[in-house]
Amino acid sequence: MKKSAKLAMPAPQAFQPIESVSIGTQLYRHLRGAIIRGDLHPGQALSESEIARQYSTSRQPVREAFIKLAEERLVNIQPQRGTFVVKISVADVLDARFVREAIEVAVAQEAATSAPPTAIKELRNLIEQQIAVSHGHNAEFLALDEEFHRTISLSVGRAHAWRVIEGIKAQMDRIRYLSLDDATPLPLIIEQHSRIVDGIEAGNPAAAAAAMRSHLREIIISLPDIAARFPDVFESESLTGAS
Amino acid sequence: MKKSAKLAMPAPQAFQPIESVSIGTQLYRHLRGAIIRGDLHPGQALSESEIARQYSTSRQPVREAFIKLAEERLVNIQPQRGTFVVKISVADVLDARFVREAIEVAVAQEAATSAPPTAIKELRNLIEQQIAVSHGHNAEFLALDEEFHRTISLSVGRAHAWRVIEGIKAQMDRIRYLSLDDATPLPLIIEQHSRIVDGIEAGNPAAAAAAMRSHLREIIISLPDIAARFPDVFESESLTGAS
DNA sequence: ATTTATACTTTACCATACATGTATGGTGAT
DNA sequence: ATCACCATACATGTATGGTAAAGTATAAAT
Repeated sequence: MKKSAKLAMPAPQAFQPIESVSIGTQLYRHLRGAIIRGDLHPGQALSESEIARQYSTSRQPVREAFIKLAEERLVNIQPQRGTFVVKISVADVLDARFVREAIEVAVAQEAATSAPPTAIKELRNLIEQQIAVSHGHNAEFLALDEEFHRTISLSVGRAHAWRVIEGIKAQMDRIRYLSLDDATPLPLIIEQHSRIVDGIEAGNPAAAAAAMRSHLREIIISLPDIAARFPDVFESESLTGAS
Repeated sequence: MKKSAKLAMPAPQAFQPIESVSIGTQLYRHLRGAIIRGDLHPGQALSESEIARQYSTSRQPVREAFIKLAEERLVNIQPQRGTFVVKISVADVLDARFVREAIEVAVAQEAATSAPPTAIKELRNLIEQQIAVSHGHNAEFLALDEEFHRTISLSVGRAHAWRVIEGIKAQMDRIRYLSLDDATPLPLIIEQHSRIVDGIEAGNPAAAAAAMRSHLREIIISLPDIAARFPDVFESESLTGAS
């Protein structure tokens, strides 16, 4: 009886199993956001017991969250010593940016030849929303910015590409949160977004690629200033090499 | 005074803290290799308790290994159900290959302009070794192949790029282990490697990029055949879309 | 014969206890 | 004043018991 009723449901594959997220995963997401936003300062020590007390849980879920964060290079687990929020390394960020550029430029090229019209409409829509919040609401803008880039990747079915970018973006976003106000002016970023969509819509891979490339190189400009202004947030960068 | 005496010590920066690897990490590495080599079959269920018994340890380290494997998309943890070795998805592999091509082509371009001569010598050396084992020893060849690609990335300081590639390679290597014998002939691969180094050594970014690109597209050719020959190893690939 | 209901098994998840390595302040001998 | 030594506190790593949920098999009922 109930089964036959269920079979009448509209889109079975759209069903999400409610996904009762485990405590460890919830903690992971929460801490990840806190680190990216800078609520947890680079270099700060994170204690399993301490976090467990704060969230009224046991050490085990905290431990699992730490492991995931360590995989993402957001914390550094030192056995029998402690777990610390990793400081930002200028060299690392530039290296990550290089990878991101390689991937997203390739995606933009592909989008110019095979992105569906609905995706272009969605991208234009996102740009409109970005304009709407471009006066002051920088946090909201960052979310729309992320959705913009994600939409491009998913529009050509590059889910894996987006997954990689997402991890890289985390490191780069930490810097953007450091200088929310005096970074690259939002109207300029929005203009760059428009040029990217222009290239995609025109079916011009070279133009789309060039627009994406110059867009992603913005951060290189502001990075040295930021590193100089927040010295305690960055790695000493002299004798590290590997870590 | 005494400080000057301490300054006479041999090489303080060469000190490595011995890195006593935890059981969980050891298990992760072991299981990872087993999955890539195909010793653990796609779809197979992995039980925390079972693995713990096999390796004479407790369930906790096993659990941590599972979490790391899940981050790498090598196993799929289903809460309250079980953990399974993920089947290979043709679409996923093609998506991952796309990302790898984007990164490694960019790296090859960069290497053509700024790789040190020592790196080129090292690459030539690796090719010689590959020739030496190209008759039969396919497992050894795979190791040398990995070292070849890693050397290129690290020669231009792209450690982050290599880290991303390493994760992608895992998925692609699973396929190579499926058809160790009748895959692309090793001499052909070695020839492609040579062309890549030729481009780098000549300082010709376009040539290096083109050589790398065609090299990384080899797998597309053999993939359909392999997928047809090992149907139980691959995802059904019809209604998945996301997972 | 088909369906419903119930008991049972297995699983990942969480909490707790214990083991082991590390940092640190104090103490006494030199 | 300096050093070795030790006690203490705290960090992560490991072991183990308990729990809720999902799957399965058996039995009852229609």
